[in-house]
Amino acid sequence: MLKSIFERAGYLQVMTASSGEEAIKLISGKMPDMIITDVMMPGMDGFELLQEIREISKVPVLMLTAKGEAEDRFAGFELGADDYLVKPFLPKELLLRVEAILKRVYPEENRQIELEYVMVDLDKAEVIREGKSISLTAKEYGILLKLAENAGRIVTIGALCQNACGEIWQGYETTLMTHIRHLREKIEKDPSAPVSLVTVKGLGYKLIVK
Amino acid sequence: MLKSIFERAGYLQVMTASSGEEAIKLISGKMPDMIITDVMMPGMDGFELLQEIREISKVPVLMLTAKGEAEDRFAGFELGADDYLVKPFLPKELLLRVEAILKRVYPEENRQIELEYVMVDLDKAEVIREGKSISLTAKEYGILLKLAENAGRIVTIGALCQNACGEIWQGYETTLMTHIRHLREKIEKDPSAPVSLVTVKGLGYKLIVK
DNA sequence: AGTTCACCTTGAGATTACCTTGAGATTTTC
DNA sequence: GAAAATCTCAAGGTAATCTCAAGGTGAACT
Repeated sequence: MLKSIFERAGYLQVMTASSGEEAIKLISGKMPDMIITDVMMPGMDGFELLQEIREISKVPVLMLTAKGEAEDRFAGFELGADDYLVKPFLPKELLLRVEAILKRVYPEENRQIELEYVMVDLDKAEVIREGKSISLTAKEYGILLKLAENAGRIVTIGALCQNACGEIWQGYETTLMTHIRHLREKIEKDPSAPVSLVTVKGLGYKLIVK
Repeated sequence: MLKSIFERAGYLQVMTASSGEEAIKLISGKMPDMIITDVMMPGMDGFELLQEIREISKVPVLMLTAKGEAEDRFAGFELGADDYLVKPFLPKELLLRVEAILKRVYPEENRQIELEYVMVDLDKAEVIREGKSISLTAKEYGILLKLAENAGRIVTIGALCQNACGEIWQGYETTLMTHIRHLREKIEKDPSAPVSLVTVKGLGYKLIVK
């Protein structure tokens, strides 16, 4: 039923699972932008599912509770649910809440960052340099995004690797370095003397924005 | 009533307004971190207030609606409310929702420490001294972090060494000393007469914060 | 005053973390 | 299925950082 509500509302990629275990399997393949789950389910219940999800991701989760499970709301919020909805509900209400959450979690304003020598457009994944646009590759984009989210702050090499290649990142450091190099060639005037993407020896990297 | 709920929950700065007009006046002085408003109010109602707020700020807004105003929720979300809550509600429910919103909107604060002569920014691993920033090296950062975590308390030389070089730290004391020296050169006015990173003879060191 | 002890100060060599480049592997695109 | 783009990884190089030792200082105690 949920699938049909969302597809009619224009959401293009809706996946469904008929149990918590199935859901885990599904999202370990590809993490969706948002998850909606019932609390009462056969086998693994909604809270257990939420807990497992939170161990691997911060993806927003909306929980559906039956009437009279008021206390459950607290349990859900405390485990890190983003919202809950009491059944029965109007389709429109669900859609509005989902929209609100998506807008909150993935703000789509054109995220532009001004660096010393270039502008970075995170939505288009490109660098504007002297009027010309240079596109970023997937890995470069991922790394730059992570740095931009923590603009000014130090981001550890571990965090960047994890962001680029997943949980097991030991041994990836050397590759990360070359991505950093390529990024610098795109955003710095002199890539060997960086002023925007600065290295903090022994700690990590940081992005200096104007 | 809301004010007392929040103050008892540990929120230190709670402002109240008895009408929409008063609220506008209040926030144009100092924008709060979050706003909670009723929908039904004499004079300007909650939606009008929300609209005016959105013209000047993206501050998160939680709306309180009376039962039976189900349709109002939609209006609120569409205008950019961050959440709503149906009256009557439990104080705990309100607190959980507010906490959820605040955590979403203000993910983390900057860990800054004010010392006698300088500010220390732990996220950037740098010292701000007379407007200029001096960066810390990895070891210096590690030591200062440990001291900052125990600000005001004595930290033994053993604890600091362990933090810097691992379990087997015997014989490292002399090296620690030079790191301390370098730190003092960055954070003290006169490194030879320290007032922020003080040595406690025979016991260890301690960081005096303002 | 002299001795001791704990900590300070400085410089120079050793180390390590990071840089740079190129070339092969992999993925994407047409 | 071939070409192009992108990713990965290794080898050699460099400079900032770390380490350590030698000499110094001042307080406490005899």
